[in-house]
Amino acid sequence: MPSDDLSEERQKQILEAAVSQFAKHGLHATRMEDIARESGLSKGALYLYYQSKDAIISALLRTLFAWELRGTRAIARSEGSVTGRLLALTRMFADELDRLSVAMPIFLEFYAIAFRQPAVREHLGKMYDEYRGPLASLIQEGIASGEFRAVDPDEVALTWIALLEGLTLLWVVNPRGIAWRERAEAAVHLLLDGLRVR
Amino acid sequence: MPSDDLSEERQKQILEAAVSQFAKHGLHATRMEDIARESGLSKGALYLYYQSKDAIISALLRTLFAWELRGTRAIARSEGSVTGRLLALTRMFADELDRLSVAMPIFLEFYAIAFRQPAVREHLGKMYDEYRGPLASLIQEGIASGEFRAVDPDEVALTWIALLEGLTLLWVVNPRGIAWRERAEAAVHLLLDGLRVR
Amino acid sequence: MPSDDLSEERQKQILEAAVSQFAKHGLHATRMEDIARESGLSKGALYLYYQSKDAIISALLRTLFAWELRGTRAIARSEGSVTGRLLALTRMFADELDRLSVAMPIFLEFYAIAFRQPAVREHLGKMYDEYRGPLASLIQEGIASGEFRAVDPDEVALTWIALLEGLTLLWVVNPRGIAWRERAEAAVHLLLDGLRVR
Amino acid sequence: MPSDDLSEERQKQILEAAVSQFAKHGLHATRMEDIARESGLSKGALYLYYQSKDAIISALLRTLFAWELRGTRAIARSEGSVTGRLLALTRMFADELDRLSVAMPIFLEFYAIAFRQPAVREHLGKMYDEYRGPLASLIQEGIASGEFRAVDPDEVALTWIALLEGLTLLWVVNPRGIAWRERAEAAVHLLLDGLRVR
DNA sequence: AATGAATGAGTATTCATTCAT
DNA sequence: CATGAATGAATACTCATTCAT
Repeated sequence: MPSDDLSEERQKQILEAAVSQFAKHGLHATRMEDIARESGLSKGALYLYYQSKDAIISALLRTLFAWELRGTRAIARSEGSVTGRLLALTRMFADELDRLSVAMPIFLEFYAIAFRQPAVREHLGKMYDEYRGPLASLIQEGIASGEFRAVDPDEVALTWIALLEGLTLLWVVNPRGIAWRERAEAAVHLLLDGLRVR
Repeated sequence: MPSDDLSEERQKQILEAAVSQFAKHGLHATRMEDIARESGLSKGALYLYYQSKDAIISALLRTLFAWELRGTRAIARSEGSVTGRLLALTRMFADELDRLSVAMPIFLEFYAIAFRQPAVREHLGKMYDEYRGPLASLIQEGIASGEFRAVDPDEVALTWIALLEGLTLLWVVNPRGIAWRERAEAAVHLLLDGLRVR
Repeated sequence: MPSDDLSEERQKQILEAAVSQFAKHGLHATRMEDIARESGLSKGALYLYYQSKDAIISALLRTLFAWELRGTRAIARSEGSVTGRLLALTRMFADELDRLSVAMPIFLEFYAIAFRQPAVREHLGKMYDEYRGPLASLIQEGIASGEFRAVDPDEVALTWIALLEGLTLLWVVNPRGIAWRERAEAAVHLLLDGLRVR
Repeated sequence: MPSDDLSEERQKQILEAAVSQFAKHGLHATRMEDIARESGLSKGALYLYYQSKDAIISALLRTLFAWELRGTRAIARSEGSVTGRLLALTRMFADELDRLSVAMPIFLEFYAIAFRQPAVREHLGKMYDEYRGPLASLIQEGIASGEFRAVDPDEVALTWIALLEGLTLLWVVNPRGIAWRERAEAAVHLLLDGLRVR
């Protein structure tokens, strides 16, 4: 087994090639050969760093969802009005989408896998909980400060996440027709309007 | 070539078997053999009614989304307050989900395919438009009747759809943790609160 | 899975092709493709009748050793002097060798496998016991009739088997140098000389 | 190219590792990696001392059978009754077996190879001749001294070798069931009984 | 001399599709 | 119309061998 430094570099190299190829052809239709070519390595080298194609998919599953999480907490904990911070989160989500847009079909296949494999489902479930927790706290903060009316913070957090995820789903079907950034901001404004104290 | 009546029956028979198997094992992992066994037909018979596995998938794509659409217009056009009708729609959506829940991973795989295949994407895009149109009209009606404040009806329709689709996505990841029906109603109420005239 | 009649025929067809190829190239160097070509079937057909290459090897293991056993009991139970029957058995063994000579290297590989795999070892061990039992009875009969002196029948049976097996091993190394039939008969005579009452 | 002294040491080191691994996993299933690990060398180093895996197998073939031969002549030429010397040889054979028992499956694979490769067969054939020669002389001596009756010395030598080789084969299949040393001695006694003058 | 990362030819196995019956 | 035995293209994975360091 190769040294740690090289290993890490190669794994990253392979994962990047895998994202690109999986996104283009799908999890199944992508051949190890495709990943090898894209990564600039040989087919054999892939197996020096990952035990199997499934291992690559698993690693990708973890990496991809970890990427998405970055920043959520930072913004949730930052200064300013809760409304402002929710909008900042929305914009951050938009930035992530720009960066991960190519990987979107991979996410969808992962969700399909999650539905069938309890282990994967568990994993994704936890990721969402990690979103939802800080988000609910943020809403709670808004209620405490008098910015929002007395709602169930957890309920709202779920709604917020569902809204953005759903919008992303619609964007996948019609990327040109839906200007995600603007639509998301508008939708979140609509939601915030319902939260505001009258 | 089989007669039309029998043909139609057999095609339905095959499609139902396909849904069940695709849902359980995924589009790719499902073998023609599986569909044959489930449908009670022989492997060869499958090819009498569909040219290929892809043809079955295509037919399913059309059928599945057509199923989902039933009822949307009926409710949109019915009597009562717009708010009431939106809630009725939400409940109808919940009923659909109950019926189609097993097929959920298939939808996800279809979305992934849509991202890659313009023809499929087009098809799905149109389906959503058919939701969105009547929905936007409904919102418009609500504004006209003074029930809602002056918002962009199309924007709200999109938000509503995104909300429910997103919630469905979260449900896929955590079917037991998320009571779709209750959560959806709560989320829609939140949205309606933001629409109401103050 | 194909019907029983056809299945049996195909399995035999495959096994015969496998013997021929395994003998020629060895267990490992023989490719499924080789067996397919030799049997006149396609590569895929092989898998209709056997789960894997290993399954073919296992089936062969059982078949090959079963072939070798046929007749042993019949002769052991027949009429005549014990000495005569032991010589008849030796000749039968020689006939078997003629028939199975091509498969000899396969036997050797099987023995090597047996040494490492308890299950295979067990199987072969039982086969030998099935030889040894009737043989020991035969010797016992010879002692009872006064033909042989009082020896341990089981010991002698083992010696007899070892003698013929060992001769076969030497024949494998030098098939032209060793006229198995004559050598075996001479060797058995030597052994019988030691058993005779003085 | 390594210096001669080191080279010889390394080659021995590699060969010992190879015996151990080949015996455990078989000629084919043993990977160069296994031999490298077992020998404490690197995979690359193996190729400094042997051209290929086949070269290691060839070297082993020569070494292993050479080991087995040691002592045969010495005992054959020593003092004492011929019967006593034959029994001593049997015991020496037993000692060898103890030492080489782990390598037994390798021998079997070598025999299988011998059947297919004339060069290997030739080599093994000569080894056996080197046993058989001194052994036949020994028998001849016994006849001359009046210990044995007038038999074909060569025939008896072959029988003796076959007996011990055959017993070894049976031991491979059932190492615990067959106490080689005792069984061999008994079998040889049986044979000697047939040789003795009446 | 020695290393071990990299290579890529080689192979068992699967499964959509065909077609003789 | 229906069957299911047969086909063979396609692909993940292994491992002997090489070679830059």
